[in-house]
Amino acid sequence: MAEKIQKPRGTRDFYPEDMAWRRHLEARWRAVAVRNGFEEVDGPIYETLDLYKRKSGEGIVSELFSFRRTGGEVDYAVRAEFTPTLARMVAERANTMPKPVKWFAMPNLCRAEAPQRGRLREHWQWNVDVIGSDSPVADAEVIFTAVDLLREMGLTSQQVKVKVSHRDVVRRILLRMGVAEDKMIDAFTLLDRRDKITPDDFARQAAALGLDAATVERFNQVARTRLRSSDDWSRIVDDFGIPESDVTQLRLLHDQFHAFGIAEWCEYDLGIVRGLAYYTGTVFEIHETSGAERAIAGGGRYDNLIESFGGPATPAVGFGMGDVVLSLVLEDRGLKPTDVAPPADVFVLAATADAQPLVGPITAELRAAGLHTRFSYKTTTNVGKLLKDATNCRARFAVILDDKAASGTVGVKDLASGEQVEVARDALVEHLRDAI
RNA sequence: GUGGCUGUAGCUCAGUUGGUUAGAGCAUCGCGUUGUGGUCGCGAGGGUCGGGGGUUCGAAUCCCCUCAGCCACCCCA
Repeated sequence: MAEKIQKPRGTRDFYPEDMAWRRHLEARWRAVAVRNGFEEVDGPIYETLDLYKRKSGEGIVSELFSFRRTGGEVDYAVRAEFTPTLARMVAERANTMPKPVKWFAMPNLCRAEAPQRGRLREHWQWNVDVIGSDSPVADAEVIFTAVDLLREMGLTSQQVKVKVSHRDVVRRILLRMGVAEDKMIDAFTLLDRRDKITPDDFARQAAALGLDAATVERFNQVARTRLRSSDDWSRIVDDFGIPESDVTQLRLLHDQFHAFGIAEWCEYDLGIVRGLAYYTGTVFEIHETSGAERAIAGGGRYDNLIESFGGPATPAVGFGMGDVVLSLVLEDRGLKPTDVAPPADVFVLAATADAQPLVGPITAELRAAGLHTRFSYKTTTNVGKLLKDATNCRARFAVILDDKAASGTVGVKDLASGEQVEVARDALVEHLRDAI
């Protein structure tokens, strides 16, 4: 007997029920993106390794599945994120497209990290980007699109929150506290890790940024500043003693959230900075409020990235939402449907042995008419068992063939209501089309 | 990549201090009954006990290695 080979670590097989769910989710992603005015794009599942090095430096390489073709001289890597591909595509056509460009994609992405709950080595990610506008309207529109999807899936503003910050606003606050410009990246990293290290370590590392004891405490205050969107955002101005002009960008964002009607889904959290170095302005993460799962989505503004890929200076903002965490959250909340496979329209069955030869021809006729039609391979004429099979494939109607079929009529049973009528076989297709 | 926990049928789990041929419920499939989604009866398939090696007369059980999952770290697309 041949040795069994396991699937690669951290990957998934999609059996029919899993595949049905994936297709269902993808259909929702696509429908929401389209109604928000985005167009679908995709790129290759691998790129040259240089593309990823250019954006993230050598550090990213250890997380990539990279390879070289046998006998080849070029290093490639399976895509671990879509943004570099997007930037490359935009750079190539930047001058020929009306701005802003609004694109979405649903790529599968791979990364070579230790898998655990909510983090696998391959996942599908919904990417939504507005390219070519520096307006806060664009920031708000992509966040609106994310919220639109969450709402579509049945989640509420009580269950999930968009945590929003703005790197430039945080930078200004930290500058006034005395953090040197060349320590800003370190300061962001520390903000990002605020909840993962002890208060002592936090204070020690904050001090290492050149802050005195009193300022370290205020730095900590920044890290933990959270405002409900309904609160007065200008509290930040008072708390940190900074001029109102320093928070202008956050305030403009705040106005747009109200304009888009998503203010109740949003809250401000200055500790959110996102790990990626290329974010320049707005940054946000979407979390469920129970804290049980990882971030559902993350994104922000990356105004310098397109240019770094050889395109013209082009502002952009977008986010990625993975299928893994979203599915877990929906499951946690009892919002993940289990019956999303395509239901049958009709189930054809024979109640008598004499009628069995008619199952094939009638099935073929219905299928040719475009109806999703099923029948049983079982030889039984036990109507009860066959109706159970019909129910299992969620058929809307059962066509029941018995002795009357010889005289030209068949039974059509509505499986939801239980009502059954006799229909002339000649009129069967028309009858079912009208009913469905 | 590092450390900890876990691994028996598709699912949920039994399995005595190491002792015959590893069990149950549910699910699946088949047969029968009542002929319209139900009920009941009978039966079957399905496990090299995650994999490999070792100790032993004998291993699901003890030891080592390995793989996978989960948790934490790292990282966060």
